[in-house]
Amino acid sequence: MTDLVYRNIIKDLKDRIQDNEFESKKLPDERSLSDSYGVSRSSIKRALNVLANQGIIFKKRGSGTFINPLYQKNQTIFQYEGSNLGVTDSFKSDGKTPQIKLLDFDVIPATKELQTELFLDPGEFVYRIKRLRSFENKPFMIEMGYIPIRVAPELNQEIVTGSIFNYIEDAKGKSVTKSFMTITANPSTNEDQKLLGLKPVEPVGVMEGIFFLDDGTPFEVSNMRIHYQYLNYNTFVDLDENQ
Amino acid sequence: MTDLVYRNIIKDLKDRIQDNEFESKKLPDERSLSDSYGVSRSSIKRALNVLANQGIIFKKRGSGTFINPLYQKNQTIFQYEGSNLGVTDSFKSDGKTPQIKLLDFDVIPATKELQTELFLDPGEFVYRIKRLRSFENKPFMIEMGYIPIRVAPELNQEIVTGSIFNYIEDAKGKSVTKSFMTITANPSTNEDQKLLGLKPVEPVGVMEGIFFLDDGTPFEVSNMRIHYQYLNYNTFVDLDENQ
DNA sequence: AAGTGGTCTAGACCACTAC
DNA sequence: TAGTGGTCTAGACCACTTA
Repeated sequence: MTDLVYRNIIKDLKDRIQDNEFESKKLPDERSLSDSYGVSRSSIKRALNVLANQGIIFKKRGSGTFINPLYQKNQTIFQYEGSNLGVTDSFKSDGKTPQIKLLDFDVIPATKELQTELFLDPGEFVYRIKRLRSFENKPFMIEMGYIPIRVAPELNQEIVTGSIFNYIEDAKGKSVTKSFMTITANPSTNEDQKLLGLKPVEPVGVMEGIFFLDDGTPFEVSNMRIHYQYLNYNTFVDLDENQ
Repeated sequence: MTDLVYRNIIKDLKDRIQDNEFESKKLPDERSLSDSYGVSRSSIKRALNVLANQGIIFKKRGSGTFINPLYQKNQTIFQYEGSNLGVTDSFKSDGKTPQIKLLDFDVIPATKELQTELFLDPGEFVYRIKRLRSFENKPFMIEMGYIPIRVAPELNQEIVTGSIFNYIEDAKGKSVTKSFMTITANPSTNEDQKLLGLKPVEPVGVMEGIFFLDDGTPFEVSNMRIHYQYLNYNTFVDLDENQ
């Protein structure tokens, strides 16, 4: 349990919403919450903003703060999978961990494009890691990752056969919390068809992403070719940049 | 120009970053910015948080605030198209507006699924709007939209042949600012191939979304089948819910 | 007019980084 | 030790909604 005020309030309010404590679908007003939790109104606002950004509540000036009816009614709609960065973690929530088969592992000079994306100097080297991910023995993703040797010189075959993100968190105390991703669809190549068990007419989804450490260092560029039946990217967009 | 302090600071800092004013890639510290703008440190923090959420800067406690090198180096990487909700607006930024061909327009009883997604009572009706979107005379998207007659009873053929989102904004003063979207890839159907000019082996990207008005009312459920060469969904994910 | 969320201030104290 | 961002408070005033 963290000792941050606003995080505790987020957690508590989520629980109370789950438990259907607010039958009217309306939360107490901010000043009341401030009193009952014994914290400032600013801290309440901060917690409510996080919940609003997650699509759990919405606020209406002059009226109050309301629970998004869809959040309780159809929880599956709000799984918010866009908030899972790593592949391993996205699936582990089902209780099972995906398998990894290492197809290729070597070191190459960074291309111009990689230099730009990973903020490298000319002449720097990167690990090139090609992996096949399976889930319950069904291959679903071919993943080509590029990691600068500078940010993780100690990588070896054993490490890259597991979750690299988890290794970084455990071994170096840094975590991967940000990513920039592009999603497209493409006809499958011969290799896709062979490795993922696709028919020629069946496509792949392609996700390309740059992953950042929490200190902003670009950590990995990844190209993922995904069996079309397994690509399901969910995302919640809120244009209000008001926080 | 808005008169909100933090929005003006966001805008100004963005301009200054664009103009390469901070050559060191480091912004002044928050207390200095507070002095030079003549506003409180809280307002500075708020502005910086928005910029950080957009991936433009990153903050490092104890060290300072830095410009994300990728933001200046490769602007195209940061187009952040995930922040454009409507199809019309996503393309209008190129100076041209996409064309719309109305394929179908009628009223049907809401299915069970639509009842759930649009928070409707049994027996309610929805508009069913099927449209083909083109850009520079090339069709790129088949769009099937469902809008409850309750939230926009006055829709007619003329309105739905244009941008529905823009109509809602202009006519009703409400805006569509939130959406929940799912992205998948699929083999193309015969109809896809015919309408979008695809070969049988070429796929479509499928985006399904629920769009909300700013007051939280679910406004539209939309199913978009997109020519694979035109689907390019960019998104920035930040797991820190700290704002 | 009363209630509610939004914006903004001034300042205290903490946690981490760099020297 | 000095500097920097993070958290939190108490309170003022504004804007919108509802009655």
